[in-house]
This record gives sequence, structure tokens and C-alpha cells, in this order.
Amino acid sequence: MSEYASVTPKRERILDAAEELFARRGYDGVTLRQIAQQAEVDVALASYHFGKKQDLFEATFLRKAQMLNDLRLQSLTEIQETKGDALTIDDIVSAFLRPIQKLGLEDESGWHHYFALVAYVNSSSVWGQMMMHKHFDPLVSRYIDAFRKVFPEAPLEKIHWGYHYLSGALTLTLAQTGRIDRLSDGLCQSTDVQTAYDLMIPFISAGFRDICEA
Amino acid sequence: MSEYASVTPKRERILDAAEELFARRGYDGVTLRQIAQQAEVDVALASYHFGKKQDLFEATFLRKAQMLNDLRLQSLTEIQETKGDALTIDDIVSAFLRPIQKLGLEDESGWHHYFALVAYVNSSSVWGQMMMHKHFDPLVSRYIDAFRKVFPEAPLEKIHWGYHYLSGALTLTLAQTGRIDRLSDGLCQSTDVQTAYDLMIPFISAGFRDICEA
DNA sequence: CGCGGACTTCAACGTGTGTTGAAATTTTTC
DNA sequence: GAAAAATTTCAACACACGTTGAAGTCCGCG
Repeated sequence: MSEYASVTPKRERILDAAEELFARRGYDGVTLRQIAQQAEVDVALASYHFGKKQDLFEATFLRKAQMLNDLRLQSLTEIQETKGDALTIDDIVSAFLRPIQKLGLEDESGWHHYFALVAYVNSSSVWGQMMMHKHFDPLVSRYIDAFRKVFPEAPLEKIHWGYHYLSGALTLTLAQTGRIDRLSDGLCQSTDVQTAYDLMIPFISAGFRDICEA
Repeated sequence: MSEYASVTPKRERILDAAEELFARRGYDGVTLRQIAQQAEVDVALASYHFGKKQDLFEATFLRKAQMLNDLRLQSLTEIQETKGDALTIDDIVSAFLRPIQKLGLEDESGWHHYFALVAYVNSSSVWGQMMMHKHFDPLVSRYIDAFRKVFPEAPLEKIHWGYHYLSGALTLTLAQTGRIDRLSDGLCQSTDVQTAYDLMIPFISAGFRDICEA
């Protein structure tokens, strides 16, 4: 930790701290002083680098958004090129989720908190409207198009609702609230990324098939 | 509005205001003064009736929790008695969602905000753990049991994850963030409760069948 | 009417907030 | 190595927060 503190630039350390705290307690549940303390940095430095608190929040959200989008886009085009016209709904859902699963598995500290932040933003009326629309919807539209190709007969409305359910299931998974742990009395774990996504892919795909076919 | 203010007891008015504001902006995003202002009441009155801010939040959450639980339980036992051993997964999911759909349809102002509050609590790491477990999990366990009867061969783990996806899809729907409106360019609407649940039932049921059957 | 208890207001408290401008320090540039 | 620029600290600001205790008001019961 002292190693980390001395090596990582302070600007980055602020973003790391902000990411974790905003994800856990939400925008209003965190003070700049708490962020500064966790980053081992003076309070005023956050304002120097990022301006207002809102701007810090947006910067935190944006830092990894593009990277995630790129991975997901790459994941989609890859499977599209490989499978061509034989593309199935499972392929698309899988492409959508795999990057998150992979990042969530390989590196506990790096992306874990960011995913919870995305979950927070996505289910917030305040931030969700603006930030998700601006920074994620372009990519999501690509996936919507892919869905349409798999179900050319289905009304677009149904595809959108299907994605909505997928988004909801994913969001709650990303949030890792620990509720499934309690409810299942320890049988299932929020942190069990592998199982969460392995089951989610067939579950959601079957849902799509059911409402979009015939 | 002036009618409302003069007729409804102030204690209830505080809860109404708290429900709406907490649902929209979260616990930390709302001040007691904002709640008091919306309720057309003095700030100190909230403390007089409910004590600390946390207690007001909990009181707001609890006010309608029992009624919702009762409706959902009734909905389940009703279908169980009607259908007996012929019970299907669609029946259970339907029983779980119908009360919410019905309440959401018939009265815009009464339950609408409360559902968003439940969504907030459910996706919050801070409140979700404690309050959902304490006040909703007993009922949910009844539904889990019902799911098990429909899929006696399925490992319990899969049923729990299935419910988790259902819970996620439902939560995002309850939150009514307006994202689907933007993403679909107005084709779908967050407030379209009818469609949201009519499609959700077959979607989720198909998901369950896929991962829980053989 | 008048007493007692519940309800409501008022004013104020200590505390912590985001933000800022100037000073101090480090890093870069020539 | 001095000058300039970027970074970091320090101290403080004005303001809003949750909460409280005392004063005031309402209302039913005798």
C-alpha cells in the first residue's frame, strides 16, 4: 500500500478512490474528504485536477467506459465475422457478457469496483439518463441491431424489452450487493462471477427466443 | 394540492414526501429540509415523529412493505390452490409480478414512488443487505420453494440464480429510469407497466425452463 | 372552562460540506 | 542552475446539514 502510494500518480489515486467509494455509497454518500483520505492526498487536490465534485464523478465514470465499450464491440464483431449468418442469440448475449466476466475474473481489484459504479449509474434516475445514454447507448445500439438480425420477424419493441431485462439482470449482478448470498444461505455467492454469467447467458437467450420467435 | 395538505395528517404527508424523494435521489441525496418543504411542514416535525433520518427512511420503507408482501403471498397461495400439481413456472412468475403490475396500473401516484424506492434499496449495498433480507426474504423464500416444486430435478443453486435474474429485471423496471425510452427513441416507455410485465413473464419463465430443465 | 397531553413551531447549536486563493513545493524547460 | 510552469499544501470561507430543547398551539376529557 505504501508502495502503491509512492508509485501511482496522485491524480490516478484520486480516481481509484473515487471509483471505489462512489460505487459503494453513491454520489451523495461520499465526501471529497473521504476520497482524499483513501487516496492519501490533500482535499484540495481533487478540485485542482477535476474541478467540481460532479466533474470528478464523470471523470471517474469515463475513465474506463471507452475501454469497456471497445472490448464489447470487438467481442461482437469477432463473433459476427466468425459465425456469419449462423449467428445465434446465445452468441450475441455471450459476446455482450464475456468481456465483463473475463475482466471480473482475472483482476479482482481493477474492474470490480468500476462495474459496481456502472450498476449504480445505470439504476439511477439522476445519472442514468444522461451518462448511460451518452457513453453506452451507441454501443448498445450495435447490439440491438445484432439482435434484430437474429430475430428479423420480431417487432423492435420486444427486442428492446428483452435487452432491458438483460440489462437489469446484469446490473444487479454487477452491483454485487450480497443479497443472493443471504437468501441462499451461502449456497450462491455474489462474487462467483463464473457461475453468474455462465447461467445468465442461456437464461437470457431463452427469454429472447421465447418472446421474439413466432 | 391545498386540499391534500389540509386533509392528510402531517405525519403521513412526511412519509409521502420522503417516499418520493428518497426513491428519486437516494438516501444521501435528500435532506430533511427538502422533505419538509415538499410536505409543507416544519423541519423539526420529521424528527419529532420519526427520530433520526435513518429511522424515517426505514419507516418509509416499512410502511407499504407488509401490504406488498401480503398481496404477493395471497397471489401465490391463490394460484397454488387453483392449479394444484398442474402449476407451471409461468404461474409462479405471474403471481410474483401481477400485484406490482396491478398496483402500478391502477394508481399512478400511490405505489409508483414506493416501487422505485424498493428498487433503490434492492440495488444498494448499504441498505439492500439489511432491509431486503429482513423484510422481503421470508416471502421470497416461499417463492423459491414454489420454484423448486416446479423443477424438482434442478439444483437449488440454479433456482436461486434464476430468481436473481428475475429480481434484476424487475428492479430495473421498477426504477423507471427512462433509459429504455431514450435507447428505443420513444418506441418503448418506462411507464408502460402493462407491456413491461406482460413480456417479462414469458421471458423470465423461458429462462427458468432453460437452465432448470434437464 | 381549564387542565393535560399530543402535536407543531421556532431558533439555534455544533459539525461537516464543497470550493477557493494564496503560499509552498516539485518538476520541467531553456 | 535559474526561470517558468505544474503540482501540492494550507487555511479559511460561506453555507447547509441533522438534531435538539424550549416555547407555543391545538384538542379532547372532565
